[in-house]
Amino acid sequence: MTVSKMSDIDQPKRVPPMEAAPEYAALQMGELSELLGYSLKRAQLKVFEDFLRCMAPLQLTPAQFSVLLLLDHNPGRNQTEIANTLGILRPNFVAMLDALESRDLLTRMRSPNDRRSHVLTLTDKGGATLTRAKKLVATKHEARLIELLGPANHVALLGMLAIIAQDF
Amino acid sequence: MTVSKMSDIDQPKRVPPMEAAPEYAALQMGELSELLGYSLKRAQLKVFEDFLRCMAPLQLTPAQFSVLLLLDHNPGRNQTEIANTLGILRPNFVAMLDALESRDLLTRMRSPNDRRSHVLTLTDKGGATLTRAKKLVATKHEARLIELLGPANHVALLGMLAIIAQDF
DNA sequence: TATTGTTATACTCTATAACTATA
DNA sequence: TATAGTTATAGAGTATAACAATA
Repeated sequence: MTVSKMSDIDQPKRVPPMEAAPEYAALQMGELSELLGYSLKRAQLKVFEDFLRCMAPLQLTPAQFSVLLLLDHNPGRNQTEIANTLGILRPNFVAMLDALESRDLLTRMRSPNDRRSHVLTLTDKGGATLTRAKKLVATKHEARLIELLGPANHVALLGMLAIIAQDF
Repeated sequence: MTVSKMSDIDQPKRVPPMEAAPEYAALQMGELSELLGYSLKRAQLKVFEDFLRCMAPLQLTPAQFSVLLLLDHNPGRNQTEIANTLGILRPNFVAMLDALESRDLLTRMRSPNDRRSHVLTLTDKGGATLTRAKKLVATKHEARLIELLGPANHVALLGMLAIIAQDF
């Protein structure tokens, strides 16, 4: 960031490129603008990007956050149940839990009822981290989204996305 | 699919699990239902899945379709311009173009003006494929989405996603 | 025999550095 | 020197098969 004193003479400043201006004319998007999948993908990338920025102090990805949240609301569940609910395949869930467990955010315990399965539980640190994470998401991340769209549109958007996710 | 004759006696049929029913009670989603990024991701996966199904006869992915569409609307552009517009990194664009070119859907030609750059052009086969693809998308894919949401909601959804993709 | 967690593996996407040929 | 296309490579994310322990 360049800082200049108020007394400096005016610079012959050209139009400042706001965000990495290309040297060529913008392309025609054609039917792409009306293609829901395209906008959906682009919007999702932006939202995840912002989520990661807001969550940087806690170093949690969207997927990791969703696991902690689900554990908090569903104590006593095993790996298969949590993974299935989040659309994560069991083999891929193993390394993810290894990472969270090594950070002391959750524990795996053999179930006394069925010694094949692991009961997943948030640790105290995991609970505290989740609390801080939810606060960051609400105040930094979602607040900005609601401001951008307006509260009514935000709710409508959530509703439509839920319909697509469930019924399409 | 099991076929039984009309004259067969009634089977003691249990409740048929509609879509891969889990053996355990559904989990509490907690704040996840209100998290835009989560619904966005889930909806995007569903929409891409359906896109691939509808496009199966033409064997085009969403990304490949977007390239063909952009070439059709922006003749004479080079790889960097197309890739940048679609958010594809130039190194990753190479293999993608190799695949489309080997299927004779587009051509790379050295530009006479600047012999470093390749002008990308749809072949006749590429144009015909794009036409068929657009028809499939409109009649099979988007038609179902519009039916699910209603035309007004569909337009509103597109608008909100565009706002997020651009301004968030 | 079936299921839970796990390992191994592979394939796609994405991201960065560096080369070449041109400018 | 800078840019366009390319190569090589590494890291996520995602997918399937198969094994050990347990039911």
